[in-house]
Amino acid sequence: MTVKTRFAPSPTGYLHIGGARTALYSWLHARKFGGTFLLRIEDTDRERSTQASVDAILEGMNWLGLDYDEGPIYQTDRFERYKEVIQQLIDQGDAYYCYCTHEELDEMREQQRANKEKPRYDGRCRERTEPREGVEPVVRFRNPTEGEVVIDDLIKGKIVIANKELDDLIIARSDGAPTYNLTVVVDDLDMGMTHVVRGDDHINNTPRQINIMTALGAEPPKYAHAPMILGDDGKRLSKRHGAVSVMQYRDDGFLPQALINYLIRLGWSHGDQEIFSLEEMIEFFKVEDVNGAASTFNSEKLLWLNQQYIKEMPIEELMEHLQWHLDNQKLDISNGPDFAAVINAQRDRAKTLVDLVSSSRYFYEDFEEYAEAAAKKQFKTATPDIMQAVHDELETLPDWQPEAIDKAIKVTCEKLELKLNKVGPPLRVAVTGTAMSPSLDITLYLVGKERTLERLLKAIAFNRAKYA
RNA sequence: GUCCCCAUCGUCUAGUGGUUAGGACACCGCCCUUUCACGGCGGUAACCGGGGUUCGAGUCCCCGUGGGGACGCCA
Repeated sequence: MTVKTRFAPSPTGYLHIGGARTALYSWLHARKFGGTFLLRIEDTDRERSTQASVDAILEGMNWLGLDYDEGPIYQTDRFERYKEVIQQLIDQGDAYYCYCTHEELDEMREQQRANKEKPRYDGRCRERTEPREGVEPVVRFRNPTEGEVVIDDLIKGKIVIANKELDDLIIARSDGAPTYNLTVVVDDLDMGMTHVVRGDDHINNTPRQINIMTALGAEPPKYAHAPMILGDDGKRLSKRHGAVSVMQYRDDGFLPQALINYLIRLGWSHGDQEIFSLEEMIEFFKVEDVNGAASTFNSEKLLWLNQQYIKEMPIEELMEHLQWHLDNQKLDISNGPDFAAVINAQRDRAKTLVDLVSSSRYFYEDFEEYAEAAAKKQFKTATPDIMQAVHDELETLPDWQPEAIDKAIKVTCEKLELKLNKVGPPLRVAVTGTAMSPSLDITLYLVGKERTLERLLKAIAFNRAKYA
């Protein structure tokens, strides 16, 4: 049987890190076996579902490169089918109308809590034959009261839940709209899912869903419940922990490959390997190897991975990702050195794409001020004379090439009888405005002769004024 | 509260009865170095507790403890 998996988010927000990871696992499982990956939008809660959320989720999937073969399928387009199944369950006696009011249910739960019991529907409408006037009924599934449900979870192993722990869940609201546990069952069956990979917050729903499938005479798919991702306070990852939207990571300068790589290694491993190409992920990933324990999100490691990818990625590909940040930071690279050359010089020292762009600004634009700490540390009384000497030496260069620039700087040092560390650092601040840059010869070469000389004169004037 | 899941360095993990308990991030040294990085070398650091089973337990079982999840006319 061909493998078929799905990702089934409810469009009530953006695609978050946890969802992205289960989507990745599900996608990987399908890709590994040459199967089908389907995207289903679980929008039966019309109150909370929005088109904006659907768009955000699609954007996130697209950015991560998680492509789907079928869908997006919207559950709201399938209400007729759900109604058919609900009717079938009623007809065969596996579901019934319940006329309990919210007040009655609240009271019942309160009572149960007071008795230190698990709040659950007590089945009081199970044998009711007459409607209750003025109450639009819901439909409940008649869950078995005895026996147990066994899940052979691919990640968690064998899970056994007694039917007496379960109650008769609502499968249709009083307005006739189907609920989650019914729609999931119908869709997973109709769409031929072979494997359901989802968050382990759904473990408790699984026995209910299996019971409905059994009532429908169907064979349940295989389940793989992936653990949650926790924030650094040990609590489930949420907005409190900073960036949780996948797109926020794009905005913050992360490469999708780095995020994917981080996500796959969070809760899964292949020996000591840390960095995986997509091909390797598909080859090595086994859903059975996913760790059953929840793991804590660690942004330091993500940053490290991002740096590795920035460093190693083919330059053309890196440039494509950089374009968005160029636009976002409004850096115009038309008036200056070849951007690829700048990036090649800079990429070893950047942890994010945002850094990479912002730290490359001085190659294209003149700066108004020197970085305060750098100027304070490097600009001394002798600076104007030193800068003047460097300027004069550089000015004579017929050939503005790194080797020649390097030589000119060293010649200046000899003339002034100064060590390189007395000349280099202030020179860097004068030309870049900051204390960090690639090596000076490359930096000056890329900044260009005209700009370099101008900036040196500017630094001389600045320091003369300062020490006058 | 009830049910379910989980438990190796601070974090992500390797480990499938016999290991000096390995790797990665972070951290700390040293080296490289005109800056910041990259890189290289080295270091600190872990089997939640208690009972079993066994010649032998991080590994198997039980009980605690701790953490997470679920308990909706949400998904």
